[in-house]
Amino acid sequence: MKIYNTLGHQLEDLVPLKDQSLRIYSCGPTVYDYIHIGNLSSYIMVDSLKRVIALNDFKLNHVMNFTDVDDKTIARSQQQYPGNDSLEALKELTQHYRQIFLSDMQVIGNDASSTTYVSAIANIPDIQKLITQLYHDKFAYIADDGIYFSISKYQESGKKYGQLTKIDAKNTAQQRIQNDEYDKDNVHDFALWKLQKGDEPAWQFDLDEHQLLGRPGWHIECSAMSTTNLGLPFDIHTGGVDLIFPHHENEIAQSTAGNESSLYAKYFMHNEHLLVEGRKMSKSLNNFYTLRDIIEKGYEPIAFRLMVLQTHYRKQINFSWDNLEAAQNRLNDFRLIADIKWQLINDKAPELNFADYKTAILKALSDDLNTPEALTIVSKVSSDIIENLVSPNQRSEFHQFLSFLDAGLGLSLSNRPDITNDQKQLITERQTARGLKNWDQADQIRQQLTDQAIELRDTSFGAIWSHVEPAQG
RNA sequence: GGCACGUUGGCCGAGGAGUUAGGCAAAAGUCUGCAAAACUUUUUACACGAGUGCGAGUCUCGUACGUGCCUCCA
Repeated sequence: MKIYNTLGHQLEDLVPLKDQSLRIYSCGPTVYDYIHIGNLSSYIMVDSLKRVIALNDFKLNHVMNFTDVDDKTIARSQQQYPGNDSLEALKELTQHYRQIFLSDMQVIGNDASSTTYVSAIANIPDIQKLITQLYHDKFAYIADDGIYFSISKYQESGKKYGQLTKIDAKNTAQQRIQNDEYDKDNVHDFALWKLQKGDEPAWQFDLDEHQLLGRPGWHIECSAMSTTNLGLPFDIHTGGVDLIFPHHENEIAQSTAGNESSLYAKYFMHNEHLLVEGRKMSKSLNNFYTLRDIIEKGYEPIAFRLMVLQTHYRKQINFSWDNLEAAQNRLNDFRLIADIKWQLINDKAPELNFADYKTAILKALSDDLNTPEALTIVSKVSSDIIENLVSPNQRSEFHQFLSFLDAGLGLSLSNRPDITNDQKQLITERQTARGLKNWDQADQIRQQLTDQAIELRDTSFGAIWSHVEPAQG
């Protein structure tokens, strides 16, 4: 299995650091609002990664964090719960959006159950421990408004700041230097701990003789939670491309300062952003969507998943309603095929080589998650099946194939139910009516089934049914 | 200004030197009790300019454009 490693900017074989087990850390959502479809695409990538890893017989341990202590969650919690204790308000707000996030994961087809979720609020002692260590090792210093990480000290220790990107003072935006009013040694130095301002939620932090009531910075949260849960170094770190700098760069620095090795995570995987009609999603452009908008327009979350999988994760996806419509249609076609597993009525159907298809799909997925290629193969199989159905001899192979597709792509094709005996009876009655050329009765029965969300099409092998999805808006 | 990734037919998108995916949409036709499906057709597209090659969407260089990052962001 190969993946593209941002560390080194090349495709690499995926080889676990130890045993056959992969430890993965994903930067999760900031839980202050509904997540948007761009966030979702990012988590679909992580989910695909986990699926492919499992299909390649690796074990895995996946940790994802909720960013629950940051400017946005604090601001929103105070706005939403004015007058409450600020920490209670923060917990209330973030808990609320955590639940919504988990439910979004589920409807989008992401397997959230195999993930360990962590959050800053619950891990303040670990975060403080790491800061204390950095401070004692002289990689951190106390300034007017908090504790900062010293990049120059890190560099003096012989380590490179900028393992993922080329960083130097020249490529710092002019604006940043002008706006930099903080008491920092170096413009790139970043906060590990921020002293309390106003009535922000704050935690007591006794660092040697200093009493530093405050809260952690964003970067240190991830550094502390990843390594306490997965150890150091761990295997794979994931996130959107926007996190490469400074977030992941800073995590590397914090986690490796003072260590012999500068290895934090062996592989970094970053997904490209989702664009809307070719432009960045933003509230001011009025092109900012959440899963709720998709559902309201009558599309299924799983169709959005298919749309995301149709594009390679390292390419920008262009979201548009037309594309989503196309994906929804393609999904409906796949489902048509899936429903055929209950009606293998053509015993002359040519043998399909499911083993070869599986091999080809797994190969595509194992090549840096080439989901578009895998879907192409699925479409090929579909067109074979639509033509001649599947021979009853291949019943179990076909069922296994559908399960395999679900394991790899998560499109829920294998768990579609059979129709009821009454419905089967109706189909038989209709066939009898058709035999007698009693078209009125035949059409009436078809209408009856249509009302029960079952669609019929007459083929040379007989009537084939399929479950119809909810009407589109 | 620095760094990075892109630019493929009506739309979306793989492919990464020779054979030329796939999906979606539209139109016409074949088939059909109706409906649907399927099939056929709608003259093979790769930003532009150079270069290397017997041969270039595919490699090199340049140009243009797009998108992102450069203190928050998936």
